[in-house]
This record gives sequence, C-alpha cells and structure tokens, in this order.
Amino acid sequence: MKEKRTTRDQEAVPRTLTGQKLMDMFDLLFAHFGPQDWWPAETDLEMMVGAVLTQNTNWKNVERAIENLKSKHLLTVNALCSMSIDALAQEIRPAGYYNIKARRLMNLIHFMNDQYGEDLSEFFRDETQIIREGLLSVNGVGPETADSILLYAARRPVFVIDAYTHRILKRHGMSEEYATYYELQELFMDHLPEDQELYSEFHALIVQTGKNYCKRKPLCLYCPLEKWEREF
DNA sequence: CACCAGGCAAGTA
DNA sequence: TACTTGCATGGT
Repeated sequence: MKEKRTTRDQEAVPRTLTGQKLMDMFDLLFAHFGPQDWWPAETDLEMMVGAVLTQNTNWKNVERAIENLKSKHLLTVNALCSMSIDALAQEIRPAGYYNIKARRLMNLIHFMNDQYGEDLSEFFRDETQIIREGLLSVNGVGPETADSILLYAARRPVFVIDAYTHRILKRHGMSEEYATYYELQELFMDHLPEDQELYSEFHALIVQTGKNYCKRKPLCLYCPLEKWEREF
C-alpha cells in the first residue's frame, strides 16, 4: 500500500512505543472518560452512512443528516438506491459537502447492493482483506472510512487512525512528524492484542480526548495523557 | 471575525 | 512523486 508521507523520509522515530505503554494510555483514557459506547448507530447501514458523512465533519452535523433520512424512512439500501443524487444531497445538507457526499454514499450503497444484494450481513461474511479491498475500490471511501466500517460494522480487529490520533501522538512526542496512516495503524496493531472491542473503545477514547484536549495550543492543561507522557 | 470538525479525490507542476 | 485545493454546513 503506497501512501504519501508528506515531505521528509525516514526520520528517526522519536520513541518506540511498547504494548504496555499503549495499554497504559488506554487505561488512563478509559479511567478518565469511561466507556464511549461506539459506534452510535442502530444498524450497520446507519453506521456506514455515518462513516461517509462524518468525513472531515462534526458528528453533530452528521446526526442531523441521518435524522433527516430516518424520519423519511430513507435509511434502507433499497430506498437509498432508488433516490436521485440531488434528492439525497438535499437530505444530507446539514453534514456539509453534501453534493460530493451524496455521490460517495451512492457509490458505496450501489457497490454493496450490486455485489452482495440488500443484505449487508452477506457483505460482512467475507474475509477482512476482501472487504477492505472492496470498500477501498469505491470512490469516496478511503483508509479511515474503510477501517471504521470494518471495525464498527463488520466487527473486525482493525485499528482506525484519524486526525486526532496523528495529532495526539505528535503532541505527546510519540510518533514522528510525518507518520503515515498505515505506520500509525501498525504501531497500534503490533503492540496491542488483536481485540476488536479494545480497538473500538480505544479509537473512541482517542476521539474523545482529541475533542477535549491536545488542541493546537502550546499546552494542554489537565490532559489525562500528561502522566502517561511523563512516565514514558 | 477566524477557526475547526470522527477525509477523500482531483488537480497541478 | 510531492504538494495544493475543493468540497460546505454549523458550532465556538
């Protein structure tokens, strides 16, 4: 998997994380925030729709868009398939980027419907790698969206990396400046037990941390991770 | 007012 | 290949 790494090559990794330290990080965050109960969706389809709608977008706005679809009973494979792009775009307006996201959603829905039919569980029966390749072949589904679907809908032990993960690890000197998606994913997956529930909770906790701490400020006071960093 | 939010693809050189 | 830009609403 090629991926751009945005300038600079093979700089030394500041520190090497160990499995124990990552578990410490998880324990600290869990103690601080408690269980996150992710992904907030009633069905696998809703989860997948949310995964596309939340691309670079506040979750609150995604909820409004999903509520629009739900209230009009449009949140089914068949209903979505038979909509026009423009009609779908209007429903998901609150989520922003609504024109491009309407296309992306339609690409994803049609991909699943064409390959597997209306029953999503058929799609989720395949091997993890097969599902991933299928998802990534859809225009509009990149690594994070695909892995989110694998983790939270297909319930596979795949660690999801997002902008918060990059920022938090950088903020605490735990990853190199220009680490790629797959480098960080390997970091977590190589040093943690292969456990879908752990990965689910961990990713959700990282997002929660990113929303509250580790912002673009010189300090993040009271950040639960400061202890973890000092002891590292 | 500026800046951010649970990315991705297309365009440019 | 390396970097930039478009997409867009709603909250702080």
